[in-house]
Amino acid sequence: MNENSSIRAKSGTNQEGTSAHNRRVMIEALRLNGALSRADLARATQLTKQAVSNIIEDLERDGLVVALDTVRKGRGQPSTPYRLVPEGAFAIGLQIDRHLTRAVVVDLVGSVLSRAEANLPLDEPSEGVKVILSLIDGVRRELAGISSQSERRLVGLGVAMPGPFGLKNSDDKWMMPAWQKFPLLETLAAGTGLNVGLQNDAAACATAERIVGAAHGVDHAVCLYVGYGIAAGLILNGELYTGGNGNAGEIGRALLSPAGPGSTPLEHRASLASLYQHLGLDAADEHLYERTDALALAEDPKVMAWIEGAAHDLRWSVHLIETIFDPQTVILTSGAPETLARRLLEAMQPLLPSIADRPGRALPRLQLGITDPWSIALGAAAEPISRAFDPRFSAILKTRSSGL
Amino acid sequence: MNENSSIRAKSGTNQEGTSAHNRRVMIEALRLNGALSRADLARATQLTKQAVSNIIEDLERDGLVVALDTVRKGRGQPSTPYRLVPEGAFAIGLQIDRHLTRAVVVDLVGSVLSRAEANLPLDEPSEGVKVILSLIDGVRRELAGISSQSERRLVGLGVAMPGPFGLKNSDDKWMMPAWQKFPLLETLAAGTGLNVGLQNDAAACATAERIVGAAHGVDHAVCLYVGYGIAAGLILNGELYTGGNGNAGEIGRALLSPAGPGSTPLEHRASLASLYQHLGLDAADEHLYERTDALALAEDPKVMAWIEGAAHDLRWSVHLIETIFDPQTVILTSGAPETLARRLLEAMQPLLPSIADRPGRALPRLQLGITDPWSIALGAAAEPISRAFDPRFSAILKTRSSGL
DNA sequence: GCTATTAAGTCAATCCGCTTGACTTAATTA
DNA sequence: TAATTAAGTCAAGCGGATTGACTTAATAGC
Repeated sequence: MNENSSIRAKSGTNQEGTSAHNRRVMIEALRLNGALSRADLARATQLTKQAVSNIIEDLERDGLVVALDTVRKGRGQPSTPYRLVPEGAFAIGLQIDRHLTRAVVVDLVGSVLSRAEANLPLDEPSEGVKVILSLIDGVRRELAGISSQSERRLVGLGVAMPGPFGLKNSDDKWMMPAWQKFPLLETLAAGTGLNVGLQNDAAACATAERIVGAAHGVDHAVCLYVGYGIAAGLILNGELYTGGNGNAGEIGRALLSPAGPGSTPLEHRASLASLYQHLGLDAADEHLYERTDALALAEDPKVMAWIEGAAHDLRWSVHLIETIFDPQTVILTSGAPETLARRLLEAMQPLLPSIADRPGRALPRLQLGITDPWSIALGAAAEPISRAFDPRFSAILKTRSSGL
Repeated sequence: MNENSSIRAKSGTNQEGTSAHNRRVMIEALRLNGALSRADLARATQLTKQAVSNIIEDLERDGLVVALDTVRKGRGQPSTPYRLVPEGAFAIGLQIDRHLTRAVVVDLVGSVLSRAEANLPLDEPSEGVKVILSLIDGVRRELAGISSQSERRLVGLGVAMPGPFGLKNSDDKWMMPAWQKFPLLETLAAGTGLNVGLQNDAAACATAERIVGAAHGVDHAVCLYVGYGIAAGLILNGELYTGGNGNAGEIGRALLSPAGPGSTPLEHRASLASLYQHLGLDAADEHLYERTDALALAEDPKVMAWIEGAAHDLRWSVHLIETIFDPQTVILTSGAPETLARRLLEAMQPLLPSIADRPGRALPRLQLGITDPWSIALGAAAEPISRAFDPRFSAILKTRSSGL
């Protein structure tokens, strides 16, 4: 810990890194293509048949892939396709959102195996953590009933919370200031014995879209999440981008005009918080979701007016996102009922002209993502799975052993 | 080329990939830290002393690094620091900008060894290419006079042009429609025998800042380039981000209000084109740079008025960039004279509040970058160097041999 | 001034994981 | 039935990082 620690350099790699990468590449290929033979994998990954055979053998022994029936397709020896074994790995996802917390267990392919939710005290994290830990304990026990190897195959705990993180103290109680200060990750790591990772809720949404939704296999996508606040989850070069301090995509506080500090932030116009305020609903109301759904279904004039206003600004947000990121698609997701989200999407049409408005697009400029309110918990759970099994630069590097 | 070609998968890797990565890591470490001993490198890269020794020996034999005098620092055997050899590699950079083209030669550490410029016919690429090829030939011959091994050590040709690329046909002759259609890269590759890469001018600016400027060693930076148009070069996770279609950061056409198609794009207010129009100057004027410089120095009221307006919108652009990317710093660069750029930077203060406005920042929120008009050509030249020597995910993967 | 200690760097053997090329197996085509 | 084609295995080889003992050369402490 002397002057040497100031040397800045990337980590090197070795055969272990090579092997780890190749295993991940196999898993991703199977995830994206369903089932592939060893020969298919060899062609797709540029590796030799023999290398693939060895790796597949390993993965099969580890219970991550399994052979299907051989298939004959023309001349030559029939091939043996392999597919992922869903119960090869599990992860727990936790959504913490003001008055509410949800926990889910997902498997290697992103199926939800167990779910639970509970109320949360907004201002008392030390109490809340007890609720959370018992929630996690519940789904974990349920998982143990499903798979005898569940504990060994549990790769981690992913947490999703509203961002942005690390701001100067906010006086807005809906920003969960008490939770921002609480050493949540450490407490959960100690309480569960699992690796714990944190994302903001838009990032979790994007992760969910990537594993089972519209961003599956898409390398450049932006996921616009209209929840209590509003934020964007960024998938760039096939990986989640979180910025220099983990707050990339937190566009809720983006000002809507150059006029300066006095002008309106996006979240005052296009967020469920703004909708609730517009409707005079209490954000702590237990039946908020149902009430909103009913109003949207009934085409309540106040709701329709809010949709018009929000769509006006969101249309422009999509324009800016397209202009800045040049993504293959933008995905609109929401914690709101599907009716409302769909109306919002429709009200955003026609989109503003932008560089994305080109002929021969493979994907729509804007599409509706998962509207299931559990999708954030799902995305939270998908993060440890992705961290453990998706090919990524950092997975190749040698790990820094001791404490930084 | 049957159904197999539709399998989507990342490429695997092998020992060659490992070795290539480790070499690049060494080079980057030396670039960022100046001079390091083998033991330093071993600690910094997590590799063993022996592995580092072998790699350094290789690099020394290849003429990329050289040993310095041993230094004694406390107990133990004195260490032998190594540094990069500037003349270990060269690259040519080419800037194509409407009436003008510039070529430079840079070495491994980003020093400019040779430069040349020429006028270009705006609408006749087939004529223009002749000018460009002779320009390249000139600097290349000059380089041959500097280094006897120049040809062997020439890693590529980087081209920078105003973007965005691949738009529907534009009728604006300043968008260089004839050049957009011309098969420039193929022609240059054939005419020079070099590997050719293309960036837009803002990306080139960012690349220049990364190799010798304010973004040196910074992993998350956005480079705002005010040239004839305006665009942003994005450095995310230590690499240039170009988006799904290579047009990320092309914010010139971003609309400044949600009002829709009728509203003003950013480049109509904050670009040198808008300045020239405001001043009634002809963009084709040969002495544009000097005239602008003189007006800025004299604090010409029209220039000051433009600065006020542009700064008003740029201040907001920085706010949006910070909100969306959460970068460590934003760098303002410009093709304009330094006086003007500096005035613009000053007029942008105070910056709008944003998530970047936090205590304990290591870097300023906004800083002035290189204002040398040659910086784009420099960035263009730095790209092949970076591609050849910087650690990156793609450098580890096995290369797809045959033509996709 | 001698010795112990510390750190840089080398040597030689080993290990790990991909590659190579020949071979086996099992299907279709002619 | 023979030729062809493709999947997959076998066994040796190879490249590059690792390991642990060793050498070298300095300082610190007695």
